[in-house]
Amino acid sequence: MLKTKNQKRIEEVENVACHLFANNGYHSTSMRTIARELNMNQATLYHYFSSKEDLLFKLMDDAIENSTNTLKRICAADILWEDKLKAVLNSYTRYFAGYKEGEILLLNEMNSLSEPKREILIKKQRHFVELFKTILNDASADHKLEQIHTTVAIFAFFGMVHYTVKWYNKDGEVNLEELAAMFSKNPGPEGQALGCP
Amino acid sequence: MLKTKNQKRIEEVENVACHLFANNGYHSTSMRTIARELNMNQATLYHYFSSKEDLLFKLMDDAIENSTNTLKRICAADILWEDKLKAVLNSYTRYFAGYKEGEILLLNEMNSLSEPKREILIKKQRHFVELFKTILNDASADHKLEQIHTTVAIFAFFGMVHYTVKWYNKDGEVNLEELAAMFSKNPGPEGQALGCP
DNA sequence: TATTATCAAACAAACGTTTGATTGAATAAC
DNA sequence: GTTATTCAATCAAACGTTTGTTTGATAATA
Repeated sequence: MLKTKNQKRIEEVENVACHLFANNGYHSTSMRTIARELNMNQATLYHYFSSKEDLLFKLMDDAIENSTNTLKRICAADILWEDKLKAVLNSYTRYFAGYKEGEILLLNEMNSLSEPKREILIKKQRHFVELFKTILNDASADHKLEQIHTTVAIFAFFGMVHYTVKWYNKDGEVNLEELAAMFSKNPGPEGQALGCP
Repeated sequence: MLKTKNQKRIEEVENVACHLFANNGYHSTSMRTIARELNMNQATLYHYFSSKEDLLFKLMDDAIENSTNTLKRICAADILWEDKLKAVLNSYTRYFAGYKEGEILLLNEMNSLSEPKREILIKKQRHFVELFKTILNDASADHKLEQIHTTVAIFAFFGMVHYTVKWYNKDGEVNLEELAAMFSKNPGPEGQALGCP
């Protein structure tokens, strides 16, 4: 699969734009800034992307497609739901805390998109959540998770994981494996109340 | 404590600006939009706030001061750490999920501030986290929480709570009391693995 | 009268985007 | 093998808007 020069250039633009959008925000990042970072004229950007919003959309769409495919693969695997749960919590935590900037865009910039595009991504996100729920439903059918509100459970998990981008440093004292374990491990004896990490 | 007409007007501006900033984003909300919403000329806004950024800063600063004061009161109370923990988790969850738009700004718009101001708020947020940690330290001294990484625990909780603004509907099937209970209750028997809600 | 509150109008700067021209490297014609 | 054609890639310059902000004047209030 050899990349054309065109595709390479597109990816260069995407990488730089994704980095800037994720770290400085979409509205605070101008096309001039992106072009300057690439040593390229701003007009040239419009040879590859028809608008700034199109560029953002492509980045966000790639990110959600990527996450969804990973989740699909786990759901389709022929393993126990316990292992599916463990796999998805683990992979998602690692994926996210490991700094996928596209996911940061999905988290921060949904409101920066105008209407036809935003609705498309929201639908894809809802689909992602539904996939996630199928695992918990398997668990429920196993009569082991009845007393838990699955919607709250899912979003509590997403919240914990998404927030890592605001504080977690993968080179700090807790590595990615440990973090994923903390987010997904079974709670122990009483007294470990707090946010259930 | 009678409010001058001046103070009243300032609060009107703050309420409208906070609502617009929180829901549409700081950069996407122009001074013209704020003025129009108030049936007021845009220039008049500068009679009350010296700049748009000053307006944002005041909103965010009020929010963090407010949260910190609540937390201080709980920390200073003469009760067991278990009850402190329960109180703070409960109040914070209720506070946040109940739609405090200033907190949304603290979550979303920190990068919209330029340097002297941002550092001030970041320091205050760090102070807030330190206060939170004192409770967990009391718990640790009680030899009941040793095996938990307190930093991870705190941010896991913040993550769960902050994320509620993206999905939680207080008029839905889970009310605020229940949600706060779910976020702060002791985990039960094995099998309730998942994100520990 | 002095101070506060409001306004219409304009300002310079920054924005996303378009235009029109110029290059480079292929492909086709001779 | 040279020349002509084509098309993708790039650029400087400018476009029309929108932005945050200022000015200078007017109305209201005290």
